[in-house]
Amino acid sequence: MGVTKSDIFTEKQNHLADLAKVLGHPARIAILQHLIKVNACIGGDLVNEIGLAQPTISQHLKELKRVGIIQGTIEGTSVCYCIDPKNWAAIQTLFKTFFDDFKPINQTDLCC
Amino acid sequence: MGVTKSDIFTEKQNHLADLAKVLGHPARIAILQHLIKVNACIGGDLVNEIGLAQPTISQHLKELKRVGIIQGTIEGTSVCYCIDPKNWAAIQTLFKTFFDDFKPINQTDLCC
DNA sequence: TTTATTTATCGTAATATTGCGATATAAAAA
DNA sequence: TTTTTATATCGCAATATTACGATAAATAAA
Repeated sequence: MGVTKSDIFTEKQNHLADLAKVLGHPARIAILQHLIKVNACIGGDLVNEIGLAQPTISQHLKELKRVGIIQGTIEGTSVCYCIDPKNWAAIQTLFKTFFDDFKPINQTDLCC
Repeated sequence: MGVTKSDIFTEKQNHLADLAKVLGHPARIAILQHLIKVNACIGGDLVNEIGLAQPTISQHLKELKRVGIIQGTIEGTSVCYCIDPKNWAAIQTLFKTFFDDFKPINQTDLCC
């Protein structure tokens, strides 16, 4: 059906999956990495940097804003985008906690 | 078009996005968390645990195996699944490196 | 006021994902 | 050998995602 059965999972599972899904596109990774590199820039700079059409970049920026990993402030006719430091740290912690949960045991083969 | 233009991004960007995309579904998060909890189990256990049909779970397991985050070993008529410790650590490092790349500067508002 | 600049939204086409019933496959058990 | 058990694959329907041209909206510049 193409529709995820989110009701059978916990809030935390759905949230982490949602965040991962937003990171699951190279254009959005590239946008975040460029924002990290230059601290902040306007949307048009990202269009030039990434090499996708303006509506496409706008759509990706919307997704990144939706989960709060970036913020945009209106500067006259353009919008200045940057990482949201607080939310970045929170998301980083969520992923860290997820990965740290696995502690490999001293065994050649875990599987059965 | 629904087709990602992966040729305009770097190998690393595509790889990280691919990994994030695989983590971007709550069923796959739930599968990984259950494997962490019980160390190893057969596919049927995951079908009972997660609450999706067997073919659906099989498909999710295939994706997780594709990126190497889990491994499956045949045990008679069933397959025993577990986290792949080495690849888990490698993927964990990739995400850590990505998140650590952002160092917030001492400023109330980063944006322009 | 008119024009340029910048971003967001709409509409649409192409492709991908999700989920599952039916069925194939393969090994164990009877 | 037949049956049972467990998993994978096929095929399909429903929905989601990606990309972009056209256009709207809103402010700045001329």
